[in-house]
Amino acid sequence: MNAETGEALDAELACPIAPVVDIVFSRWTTPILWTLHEYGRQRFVELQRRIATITPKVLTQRLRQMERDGLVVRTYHPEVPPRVEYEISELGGSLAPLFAALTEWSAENLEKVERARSAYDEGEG
Amino acid sequence: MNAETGEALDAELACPIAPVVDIVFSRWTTPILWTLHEYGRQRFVELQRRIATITPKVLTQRLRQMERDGLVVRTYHPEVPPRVEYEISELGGSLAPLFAALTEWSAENLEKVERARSAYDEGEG
DNA sequence: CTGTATCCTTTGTGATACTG
DNA sequence: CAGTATCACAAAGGATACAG
Repeated sequence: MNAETGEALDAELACPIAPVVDIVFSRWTTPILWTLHEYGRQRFVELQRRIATITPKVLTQRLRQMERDGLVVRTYHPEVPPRVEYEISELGGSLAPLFAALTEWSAENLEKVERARSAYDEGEG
Repeated sequence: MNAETGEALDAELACPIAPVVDIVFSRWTTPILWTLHEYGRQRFVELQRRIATITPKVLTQRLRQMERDGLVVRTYHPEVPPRVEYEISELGGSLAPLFAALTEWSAENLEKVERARSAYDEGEG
């Protein structure tokens, strides 16, 4: 947010859910949350394997952000070699109904979007 | 999606709602949908004024994408000067319960995120 | 294993000016 | 009014290599 320009404020005025969208639907956050939800508490390398196209750099960045936002919990085990586990926090878990609603909307309407696109593109050509 | 690398496929496997997130929660789409929902059918310049920080270029880009996805309807009135009106489609309107759920989650949990951030940043300093 | 560091490319976005 | 065209820039993301 910028106090000079008030950009974030403007975005919030135009759309009250803008802050939540920033937190929950940033790129890579939903795949990470989903994977943690599907497979439970797991290590860094497991996440990396399951989200095949993510790089360690980006995975670290997103996990840090989500940890800071209180959505995931990071547990460091000081062993050799080091072991780190990630899991969904209670706050993160409270998003489950939301994700379920998104899944349902997707099941009912994703195909309509596809058809709309085809129709639109046909009108173009 | 890239057939060679299968990147989109990977993202979908890791997270079934990835396609919906792309469609609905791209940048600027929620403010635009929200404004259309709040003020109803309106002209290009009205949208531009209500979402103060958006530029005409970006507004056009987003509106075109949402029109192609079937979320909004564009009506062109061939007058002088030209008049164009945008409104939410039936498909776009079907997102309303989702947005309501997001609003509710925000009301209940946004503050928790703020507190988690403060706690995290304190531990850093 | 769990990341960091570096470099590089791409994408998104903004500023500005202009057209029918 | 409703955009389009062009330039420019910053940030996000990917590739790769390396460290504790």
